[in-house]
Parts: sequence; C-alpha cells; structure tokens
Amino acid sequence: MAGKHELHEKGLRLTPQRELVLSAVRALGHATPEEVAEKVRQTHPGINLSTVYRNLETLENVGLVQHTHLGHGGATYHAAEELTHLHLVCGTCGSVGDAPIDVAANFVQNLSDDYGFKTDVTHFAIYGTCAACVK
Amino acid sequence: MAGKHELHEKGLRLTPQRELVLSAVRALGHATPEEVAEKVRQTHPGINLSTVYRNLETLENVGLVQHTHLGHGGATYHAAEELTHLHLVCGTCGSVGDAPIDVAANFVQNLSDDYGFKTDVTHFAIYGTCAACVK
DNA sequence: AGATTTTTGCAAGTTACTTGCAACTCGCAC
DNA sequence: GTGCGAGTTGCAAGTAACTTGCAAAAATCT
Repeated sequence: MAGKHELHEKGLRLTPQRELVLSAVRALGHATPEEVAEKVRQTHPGINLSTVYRNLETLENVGLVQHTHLGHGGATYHAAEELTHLHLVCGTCGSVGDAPIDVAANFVQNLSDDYGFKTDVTHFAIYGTCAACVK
Repeated sequence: MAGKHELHEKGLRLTPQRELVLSAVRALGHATPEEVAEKVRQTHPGINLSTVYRNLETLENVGLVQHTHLGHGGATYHAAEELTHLHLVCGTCGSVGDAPIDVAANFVQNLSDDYGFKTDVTHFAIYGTCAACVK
C-alpha cells in the first residue's frame, strides 16, 4: 500500500520510542539530547536516556536528523529538513539566531577555490556577539 | 628595572607551573589541555591536571591565551599572538588546517551588515572535508 | 625575615555520554 | 494468529573530561 512509514523506508523498525524521538527533534527545531529526552517523556515517561542517544545516532545515520556543535560541549540535533540555515551563537547572552546559508556562500566558495576545502556551514555554530549585546 | 616579566605585568604571580603552561601553549600552536599537560610534564613531571586547567583559565582571563572549539567536545588553546588564522577541521580525516582570516572577511561583513552580528571567526572551527579527503 | 595572599596538589565530585547484557518486541513467515 | 530471529530497550556500570573543596606550599609585599 501507499502509506509505508518513513522509518520503514529507511530500513528501521518502528518503535514508539524511535518515533517519539524523531517527532521531538522536529517539534523542538534544535535541541540537546537532554531536551529531546524531556520532550519525549511528556508522552512516554519511562524512556531511558541511552535510548534517546542511540536513536539520535540511528536517525542521523539514515539522514533524518543531523547534529551541530553549538559553542561548547554538547551537540544539538535538528531535523534534516530544516538544515537550510546556519546558527549564530552569541557568546554574551547565549542566544542562538539563524541566518540563511546564502550569507556564507561567498565564504564557502573562497575556501573551496583557494584551499580545496568543502565546508559544511550548517554543522557548526558561528560564534560572536549578537546585535542586542553589541549595544 | 626594565625587565619585568610579562606575567607580572598582568598582575599574576610567576610560578614555574604557570610559566610552563604558557610556553607549552606557545610551543604547541594549538593543543588540548591534555596535550598541554603532557608537554609541561617533560620539564615538570609532577604537575597536576587541574593546575593546567586553572592556569589556562587564568591566562585566558588576562588575554595571553585563547580557546577555540574544534568540532566536538574539547577546547583547544592558542597563544593570543597567533590568533590570526581560522581552523579548517576535516570531518573525514580529523586534520586541522589553517587559513588566514581574510577569506572570511566578506562573510563577517555580511553578517554584520545584515544581522548586526559581530562574528569572531577564530573562536570556532570551520567544519567540512579537506582537499585530500575530497578526492 | 615575617606576614599575607595566591597557587598547587590531591581527592572527591559532576556532567555528559557510552557500553554490556538480559529481557522484550517488531516484522516477516508460516 | 502463532512463532521465530534480529533489532531495540532499560538498567546499571563504566568512561572521559573537567570542576571543586581544602590544607599545605610558595610567591610577593614590607
């Protein structure tokens, strides 16, 4: 039939935990594993943290989610569909802003032309000071 | 007298450990706290890891060293004098390359003009795939 | 030299994950 | 619908990378 679940199409088993992790990532936009776990617990309180970590990893392997390093320590996860922006992290107030990848197009091109380096600008945060904190 | 030590000028006490941490950072170019500790142990075997961490923090506060986030987890430290390049981290082979900040000048300008965001490009790594791994 | 204050070393604590393993459950087969 | 086997889950223990509390030791100040 037509409506085969997207997780099945990736060759994954459909478990409630897995599905909830994926929808939590989509609902949150970007979130740490801890935040994902908290969101999932709203509908499935018993979920174990290691299950969240393992599912994030699994979902990343099949390309449904992706992670980014914001500033320090923890990774944050995104739904793959939304990877059309880069992250502006403010070192002063800690806020995370977005900007379209276009603003980096020229920069990426420079690195490619001059160094042969293929940049993935969505994979890391751009660190600096946001407009509000500059004032 | 003329020759006051640079650490004194910053209002810090001059201890062998502190001096060695600073020179290790300078000698290594960029290194994790763990690597700094290892280097320091060549001349001062008994140094404690927490002393290294505390000195890196102290030296950063007075502006003699600075840290950068390369990819995931750990920070790496640099001497402040060398902060004239950005870091190209290859996700495939893990190598860290350098590029002058000029290549990002346009990008930084875009973010400043369009978003009022003042970017510090030396504070984080640029993630992607290096020329060797692209092949 | 003596007092004062910073720094060090050590041990224990924390945070953020990772891993081993037995029990469970999903999806296909019958 | 029942059964089977591989993929998953929960739990507990383990690891890595720092951080913190404190008393002893060392560096300036006078």
